[in-house]
Amino acid sequence: MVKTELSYTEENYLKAIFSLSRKSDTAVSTNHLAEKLDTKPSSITDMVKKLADKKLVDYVKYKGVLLTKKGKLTAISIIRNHRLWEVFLVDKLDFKWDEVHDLAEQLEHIKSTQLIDRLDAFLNHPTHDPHGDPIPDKNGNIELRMSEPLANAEVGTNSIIVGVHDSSSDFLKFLDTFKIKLGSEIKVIQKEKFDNSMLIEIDKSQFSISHQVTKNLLIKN
Amino acid sequence: MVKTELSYTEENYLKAIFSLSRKSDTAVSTNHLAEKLDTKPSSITDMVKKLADKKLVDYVKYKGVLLTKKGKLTAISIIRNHRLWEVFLVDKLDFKWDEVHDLAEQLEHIKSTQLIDRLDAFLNHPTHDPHGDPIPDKNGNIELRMSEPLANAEVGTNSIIVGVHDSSSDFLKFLDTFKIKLGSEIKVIQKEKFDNSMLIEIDKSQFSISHQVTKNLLIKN
DNA sequence: ATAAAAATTTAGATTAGCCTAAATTTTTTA
DNA sequence: TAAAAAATTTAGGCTAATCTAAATTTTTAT
Ligand SMILES: [Mn+2]
Ligand SMILES: [Mn+2]
Ligand SMILES: [Mn+2]
Ligand SMILES: [Mn+2]
Repeated sequence: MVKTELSYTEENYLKAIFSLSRKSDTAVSTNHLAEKLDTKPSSITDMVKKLADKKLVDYVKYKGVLLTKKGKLTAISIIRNHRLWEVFLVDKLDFKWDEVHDLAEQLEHIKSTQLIDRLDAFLNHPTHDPHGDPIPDKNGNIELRMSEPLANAEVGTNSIIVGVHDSSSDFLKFLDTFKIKLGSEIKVIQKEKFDNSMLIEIDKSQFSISHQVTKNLLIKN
Repeated sequence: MVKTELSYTEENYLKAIFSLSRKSDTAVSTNHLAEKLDTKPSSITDMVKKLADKKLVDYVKYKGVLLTKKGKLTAISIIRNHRLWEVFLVDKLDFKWDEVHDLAEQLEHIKSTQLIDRLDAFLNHPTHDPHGDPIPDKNGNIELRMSEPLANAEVGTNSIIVGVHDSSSDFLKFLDTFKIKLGSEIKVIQKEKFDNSMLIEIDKSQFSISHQVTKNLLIKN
């Protein structure tokens, strides 16, 4: 049995590969990863070789990288940690939803499955994090989200806000000022052809939001 | 303003220096630190020079090392983190008191004063950790413990168990099996000359404990 | 007060993770 | 389909934190 503990850096690489391969469903390119991880492509090449040695990724020179089953499970487990800690920070320590991501980036790397299981129980087995992202279960199963961007909704539709695509602090604070939050019922009153902005109604008040916003708000129903 | 963020390693060195200088109140020796941190003396020399450059310790070649005011405050703040996390793990996540130290070793390095302040509030500003050690306040003040080893107590004395000197898992589990816990009232019935063992009474039951144990149990009153 | 022993520091390597610059491969474009 | 452009890898270095072995200083014991 080889020592199996990963460094924070290795874990962050796995998460990045997971997230990028999710979107495109093809091998992840070196440049793409370099941008995501804010490093240089040559650094990516080095690390990806190391991860391949550890059987966490399949790597073909010049062709990109994909997670193995083992690598995928590891990535998902870190995402589980991340999202559970975010729930803890918001539900128990009263942080705002725009304040927790960076802290969770640190906390996700704490090594102890017992800790995470107990945290999960303490939080009453939450299914979604404060931004509406699904929390994987301890076996690595993730709900595949049935949500879609508000931008796709037709005029007249009534739906529930279930998540955000962009969880930058700026966007989240913007939503706060307009009292737009997860669980709110939202109705599309009108769509503007020329700029794709929408007139919407939430809690009986109507206002207009830009395409930028409607693309990043996820709804269900 | 220089970048001030310390590595986990640097933080652990500061904690170790703090802990060793506490006991002896003199400059801490290289060998002593090497033993405490489970590294080689030459590694200590290297790191101590770096900490001196950062004004965290005063270091005189061949003479040992002492924390500066800045280094001391940093060490105390990490100890505060450590002990608050231990309280969280025991009080909220139902860990046993012998299970939390290693996890707290990881959690103590999470960087965010806001997180610690909120954790402190969430836990209702605890004054002591699960092993009876005082939790420093956010300004770096630590209660100086008025406790003493049970070994010093006279026959006939009634006192309260307030802490442990040794918080190894083995010792803590031993105490559990004898239902010896913080807050228990303990009476010294008899002291044996030849091996310094004690006959004591807790919760109306009497039993004998070795000198090894009485040295590591801290009492007050 | 020396010599021997112990403690400490210095010198020179190693590993992880990163970088720049140069070389190589793949993709695009004309 | 052959340049040209873009992407990727390789080569060679750097820093943090560690190590071993050798040199130096301090302490202890004769
Ligand atoms: Mn997040
Ligand atoms: Mn991370
Ligand atoms: Mn502890
Ligand atoms: Mn630590």
